[in-house]
Amino acid sequence: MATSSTRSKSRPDFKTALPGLKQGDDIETRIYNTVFESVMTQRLKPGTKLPEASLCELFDVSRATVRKVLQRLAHDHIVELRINRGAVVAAPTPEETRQIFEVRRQLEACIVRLAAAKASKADIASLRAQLKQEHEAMHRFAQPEWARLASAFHLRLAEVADNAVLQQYLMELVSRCSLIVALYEPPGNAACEHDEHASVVDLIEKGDAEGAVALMDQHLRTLEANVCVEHEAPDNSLARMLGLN
Amino acid sequence: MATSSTRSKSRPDFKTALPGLKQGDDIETRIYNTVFESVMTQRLKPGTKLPEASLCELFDVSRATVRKVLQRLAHDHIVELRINRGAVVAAPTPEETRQIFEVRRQLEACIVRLAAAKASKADIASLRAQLKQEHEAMHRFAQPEWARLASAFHLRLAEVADNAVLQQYLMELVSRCSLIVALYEPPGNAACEHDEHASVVDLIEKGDAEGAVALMDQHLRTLEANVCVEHEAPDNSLARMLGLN
DNA sequence: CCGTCAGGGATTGTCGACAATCTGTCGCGG
DNA sequence: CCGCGACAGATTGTCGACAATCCCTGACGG
Repeated sequence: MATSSTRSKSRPDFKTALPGLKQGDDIETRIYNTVFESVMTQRLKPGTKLPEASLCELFDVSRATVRKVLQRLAHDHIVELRINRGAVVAAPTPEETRQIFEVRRQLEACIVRLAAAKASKADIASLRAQLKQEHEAMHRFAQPEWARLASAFHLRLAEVADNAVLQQYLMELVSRCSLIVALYEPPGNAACEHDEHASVVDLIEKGDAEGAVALMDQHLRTLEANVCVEHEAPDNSLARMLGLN
Repeated sequence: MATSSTRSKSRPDFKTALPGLKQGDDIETRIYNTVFESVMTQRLKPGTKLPEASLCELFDVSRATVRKVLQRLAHDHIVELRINRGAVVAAPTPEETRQIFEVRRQLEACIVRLAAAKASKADIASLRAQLKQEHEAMHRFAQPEWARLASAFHLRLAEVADNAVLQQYLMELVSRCSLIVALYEPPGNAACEHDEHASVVDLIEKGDAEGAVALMDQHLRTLEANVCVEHEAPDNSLARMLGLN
């Protein structure tokens, strides 16, 4: 039987979703980024299986390398890794979504307080530069491109807070939030309002830390509310709701 | 050639530090826990090299398995994994220590607030049970045993906060703090004052969330201060201070 | 005598192959 | 006609071996 033909017909689902294969970094990072961006841009939908063998021939590496990358992705909650059953693109449940956003709100509140306490003039200027870049990108690029830039502001703010551990945690949370937003937001809906970002910087500059905290909190609640309107939609989450993940 | 005899003579440094080899869980978890506990009980000192081959013959598994465990340990910042140079037990710098404790204070403050808001009578009772167990263990067991129980209270509190993501982050931070405490605390110094734990529960029960937050914050600052008094001590951190990790 | 550089040994990164497990299909019996 | 059990294909977990890299030692030249 011509298994290859049937395979290429029965599952073009994720192979066609992996683009570019940009080169420059080491192979591991390249695979990681490719899968990551494919998930973020919704080319890879939640629940999609990621067989090791296919990734091997796609990137021309051994399974050992692929497995290492899949472990990193699983660590960052981009994919789910079930023993003896392979890796699938993560599909956060509504409850997980709630928890992730809750933690992110709490953490960003801490970040804003620390940033407000430590921010120098150079930091403020750096944030403003980030805002400008973000503003320009909004008009120039498509959704995936400026979605990354919008979250870059949050990461930049964590950088100002001057705490690498906090920064890393926020990076993880931003990734998971972006994943959720990408999953539950079919059209090119607005991810982050740049106006609110600008206001946060203004408040930090004025020294109104708690005001900035409150605004950031509301900013994130708005983001969460936008993804909550459409939930329950994807068919494969049905099995999940039956309790047998 | 009798490589085993020469090897066991030239480096008893970390092999003799790995005890028990308790069985029951899968092999991966067993290796992870053994190394983890050995680090926590200071049998494995920071900077100690962990060659893959040695771990292989110790646990009678292939290098693939060992590598997977080492990656998990590196992910949790228990060991440091440098490319082409192997794994060594992590040795947090003073600056890292400061950042880790800072994040933990912030996160535990969030946890206390959430726990205070969500705590039911059953939760309070559960925390009290934890306290009692901790109190008993203090008189019965040695340092490593009740050090784990003391941190168990913090984890229990995170459980009450009812947020798995937050709980996981706290677990990581508690591990890293325990690592630091183990590294920079030669004698059996007090890790967690159980009285303060009890007071935190009391304040939560009374509904005084901010009071509990303040107490917890002070509790953690005390813990950090205890490890800060003796720093710079270990000889191998000298090489680190010269810039060539 | 000290700094530099080449060689040997050891350790890690990568790869291909085998064994174990799971998924989907087919046949049988009720 | 439907449910149950066995078989085949596919996929993952584990292992041993080879190649690449690094560290340490020792010799050479200044």
